[in-house]
Amino acid sequence: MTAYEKTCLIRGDGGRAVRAVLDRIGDTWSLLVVATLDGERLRFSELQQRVSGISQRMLTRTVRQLERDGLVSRTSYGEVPPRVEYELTPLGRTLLGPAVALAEWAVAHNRDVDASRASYDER
Amino acid sequence: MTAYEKTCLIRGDGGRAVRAVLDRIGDTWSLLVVATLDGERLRFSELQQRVSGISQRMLTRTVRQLERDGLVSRTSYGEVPPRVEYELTPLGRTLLGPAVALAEWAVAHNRDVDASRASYDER
DNA sequence: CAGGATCCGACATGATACTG
DNA sequence: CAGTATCATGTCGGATCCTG
Repeated sequence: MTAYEKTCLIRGDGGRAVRAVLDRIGDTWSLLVVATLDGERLRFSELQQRVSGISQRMLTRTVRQLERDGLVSRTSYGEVPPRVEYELTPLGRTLLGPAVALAEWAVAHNRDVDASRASYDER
Repeated sequence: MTAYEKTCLIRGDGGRAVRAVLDRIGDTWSLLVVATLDGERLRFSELQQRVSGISQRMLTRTVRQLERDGLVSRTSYGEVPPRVEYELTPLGRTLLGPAVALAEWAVAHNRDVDASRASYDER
């Protein structure tokens, strides 16, 4: 792929496509929730336990948005006490590829970035 | 790659690696600026023209952070009027791979997401 | 158990005006 | 030209309390 093709792909339509995707999964929790649901069907409380540090409010908001975007499906059983389970949709699973690519970049290069920051901040 | 390996990669260390990356490029402009600099060395004003809609202030902040993170290099020629050029560093270029993967996902699936949103919002 | 409602502080972004 | 300074606004995320 040429540089021109890449830049067109990312910047296409004024960058609207990429911005749309980042608006969806660029927040603090969405990608972590999606990754956590990979291959598993989890209840709300289980999800909260596995995504360490997420508040109840943010988990609620995150799964709502993921559900709205069609990446996660929500199943509520009409029981008392309530039981609600979440899982990835087929569409949600397709996101794992790019997400893994990003994660691989992170683990491969975060040290370089941190080093660069440190040397920049010295000045 | 198994689901377990993926989830570990993304969620590893409490998701710190992915969060770090998203903190850097998950904002509105960083990824667009990086993509715009792909294969080109541009002056501040050229960059602002090509990244449509970015304000002067946000471009300044964005390139500063990208420079600090070692993804972009800044060259200031001591002239009057000032001339400053930006280009990707080798590290910055490595980000283009994951970025393209994300962009491809976006153009491939944004319609599905929009459709899901529309049907969700009907209710 | 799975949330909804409310309040709050921090930060991201933008508009505008100014400067070396 | 390439910024900096200041002000305003909106959103993100957390803490806390309440409920069917």
